Amino acid sequence: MTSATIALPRERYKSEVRAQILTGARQIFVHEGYASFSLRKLAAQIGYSPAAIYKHFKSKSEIFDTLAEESFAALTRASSSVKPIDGEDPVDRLKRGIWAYVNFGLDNPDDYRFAFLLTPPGADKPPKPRAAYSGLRDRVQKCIEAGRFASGDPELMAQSLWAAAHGVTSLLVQKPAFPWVGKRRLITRVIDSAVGGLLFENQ
Amino acid sequence: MTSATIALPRERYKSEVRAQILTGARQIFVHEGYASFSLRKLAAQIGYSPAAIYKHFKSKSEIFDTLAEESFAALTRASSSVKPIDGEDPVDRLKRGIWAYVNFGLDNPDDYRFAFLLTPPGADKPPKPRAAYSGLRDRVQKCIEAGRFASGDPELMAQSLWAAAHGVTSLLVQKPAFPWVGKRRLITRVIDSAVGGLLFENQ
DNA sequence: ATCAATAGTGAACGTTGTTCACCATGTGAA
DNA sequence: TTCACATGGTGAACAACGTTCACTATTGAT
Repeated sequence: MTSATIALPRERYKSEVRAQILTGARQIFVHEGYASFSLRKLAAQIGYSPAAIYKHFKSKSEIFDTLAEESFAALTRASSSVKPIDGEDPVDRLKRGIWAYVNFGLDNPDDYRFAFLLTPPGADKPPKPRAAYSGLRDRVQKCIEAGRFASGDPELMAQSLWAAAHGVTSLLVQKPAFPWVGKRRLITRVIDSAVGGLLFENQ
Repeated sequence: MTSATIALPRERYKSEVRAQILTGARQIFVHEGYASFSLRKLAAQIGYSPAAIYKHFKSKSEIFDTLAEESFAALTRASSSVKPIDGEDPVDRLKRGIWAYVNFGLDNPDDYRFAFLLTPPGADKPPKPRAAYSGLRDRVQKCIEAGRFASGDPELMAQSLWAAAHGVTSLLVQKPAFPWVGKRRLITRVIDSAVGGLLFENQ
């Protein structure tokens, strides 16, 4: 143990190194890109030998999966943390949540890629339960209760909204060079359609 | 040249080896997964030395990009090749095209991943011009002309439809283990909303 | 018959993820 | 205090990777 810090309880020390590894990894991903990430670079950056990392993670892809989970969590947090305005139309509130989701993706493309676009082995990752987008479903429920949405399966509605939001976001993140018609216009159009299709008036 | 074939014109021979490489690569990707693909495995499979491949492609990622383009082309072909039924409502025709797109993605998940989900370096790939989804835009145009869609920018409409279609498809392809509410129902919901939002009646 | 082009080769390079035997320290029991 | 143990650290090694190199052998035009 080469650490100069004194008397740091073992357990706490370990979790700090773990955190170092994760933040170091994220840094490399962000400014060097996914392709040029390597365990050895990571080890160098945080000042340990490559082998040391294996005392904290059992493989490169475990680091990777951890980052993906964190990113996924950050994403859903971003969208579910939009504060309700008093007396706000539940549909508007729902839309603002979706906007927050999309904006988070555009502002943090690396996180978005982590969360969705990179599933290194063909493995079916543990399907994070519906808790993942429970906020979305709750807000959909509110719209139904307020009579703004036609009655029906809120689960289905929430998933369809998620699909639409994910669609724009991932296209914009993944193909930034494409001649998009204008980000804001496009996002607005997609969200309006996806939400509009659930409105009571449109049966 | 170890080939036993006789008198195959040079040029033609070369393009055949090139094809061998590509189909070999696809095979490995499909039944061994992206992660475990390697040039050496590919070389072994097609019976050449690893170095030989470099006479046909200048790098691994060039092979990769070629496959991605092929997949992208196959995808757009699948969606634009739905035959029009005589006297069919242009909106129905549009929907069938989108369905074909989504179905192609679900039936050929590897192609879909190639086309969208894997951009190995951070490079902005050459943005295939709007020709990519020109079929989609044309059909949108038809809906406008028929007075079924509100007048507006067909480019915007086409892109919003693409975003929605891509959203469902990529989620279903990428997270098959997630407790989806039912593929057909979900796809129907997404397409109906995305198209419905463009209808004249819904302004 | 000759000769330039070029599809093929094997060997080597540097780098990767991962494992191994080993070392050094902090912790808990004696 | 002493001792054993668990454990976070190390460097060296492994096999496999993408890529390059000097080279060979065949093709096809002159």
